[in-house]
Amino acid sequence: MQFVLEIAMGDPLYQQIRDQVVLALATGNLFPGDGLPPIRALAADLSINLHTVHKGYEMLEQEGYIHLNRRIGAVVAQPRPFRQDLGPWQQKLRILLAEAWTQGMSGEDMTLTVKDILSGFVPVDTVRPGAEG
Amino acid sequence: MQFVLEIAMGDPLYQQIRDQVVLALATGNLFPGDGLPPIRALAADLSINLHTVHKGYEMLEQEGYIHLNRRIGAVVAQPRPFRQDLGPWQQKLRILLAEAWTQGMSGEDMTLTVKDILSGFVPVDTVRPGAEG
DNA sequence: TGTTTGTTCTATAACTATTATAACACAGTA
DNA sequence: TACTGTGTTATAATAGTTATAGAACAAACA
Repeated sequence: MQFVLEIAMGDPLYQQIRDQVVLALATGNLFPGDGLPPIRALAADLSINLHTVHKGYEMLEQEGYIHLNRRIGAVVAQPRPFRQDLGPWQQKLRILLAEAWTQGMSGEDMTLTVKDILSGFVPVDTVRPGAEG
Repeated sequence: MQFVLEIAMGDPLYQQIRDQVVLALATGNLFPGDGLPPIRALAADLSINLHTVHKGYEMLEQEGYIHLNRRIGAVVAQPRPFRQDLGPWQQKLRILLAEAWTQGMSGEDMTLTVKDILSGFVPVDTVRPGAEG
C-alpha cells in the first residue's frame, strides 16, 4: 500500500501512519493477511526514523489492527468482534460536527458528506479479491 | 455555562475548554453576546492554571468564536459567514468514520448517530431566547 | 554464515503542556 | 486618588511528547 504523509499538518507522524492504515482498511486498499512494508523500508521511503514507524505499527497492534512478527513483519489482522468504548468516539464525533455546525454548515450537508464517505468503504471481514480460499 | 473537563482523557486542557465552548454553541447552551467566565475564575473553578484557560480562550478568539476584551472579558462573537478549509475537517471525519467502520459499526448506525447528534444542535445565528430585541 | 525482520536500549534535541509568580494596561467605581 | 476586575505579557521551571540517531539483540530462514 501507499503511504502519503502530510508533514505540514499538526498530527504526529506515527499517528498519520496509523490513520493511513485504518483508512486503507476501510476503503479496501488493505485486507486481512496483507503485509505492511518493513519498518526500515517504510522509514527510508518516507525519509523518517525507524522508531517513528515502529511507534505507528505498535499503535496499530495495540488496537488489534495488525500483528507484528519478528520474522514475517507486519501483517493485517483478521477483524475481531471486539469493539472498544463507543463513548470517546461519539464525543469526538460530536465535537467535529459541532465545529462544522458553528461554521455554518447545514446538517443536510453533513449527512451527505458522511454518506459520501461511507460509500467509499467496503466490508472488512473479507479477504483480498482474487485471493484463493 | 458549565465546564466539565475530563482530565483522564488525553486531550490538552486548553483544547478541552475550547471544545466545550464550541459544543455549547452548537447545542444552544451559549449564545452570541454571552460572557464566558473570567480567566482567573474559571482557572480557580477547574483547579488549573490561569494560562491554560487563557490559551483556550486565545484559541477560541483565533477561530473567531469569541472576542476578548481587557475590560469586559470574553464574549461570544456573532457568527460570521467565514468558513475555513473544509479539507482538514473532511479528512478528520473520514478517519473517525473509518475507525468505527473497522470496528464493525454499520454505516446505518453511523448515520443514525450523526442524526442523533445533529438533533441536539440549534441554529447559531440567533440570540439568547428571552433576550430583548 | 549472512540476511531480514521486529525489539530493546540509551541518548539527545526540540517542542508542548502545565504550573508558578509577577507585573503591566485599561477602564470603571468608590 | 485608590481600588478592583478584566485581559496581557514576561520569565522561569518541570514534565512529558515527538522525532532523531546509533547500536545491539533475537528469531527464522537461505
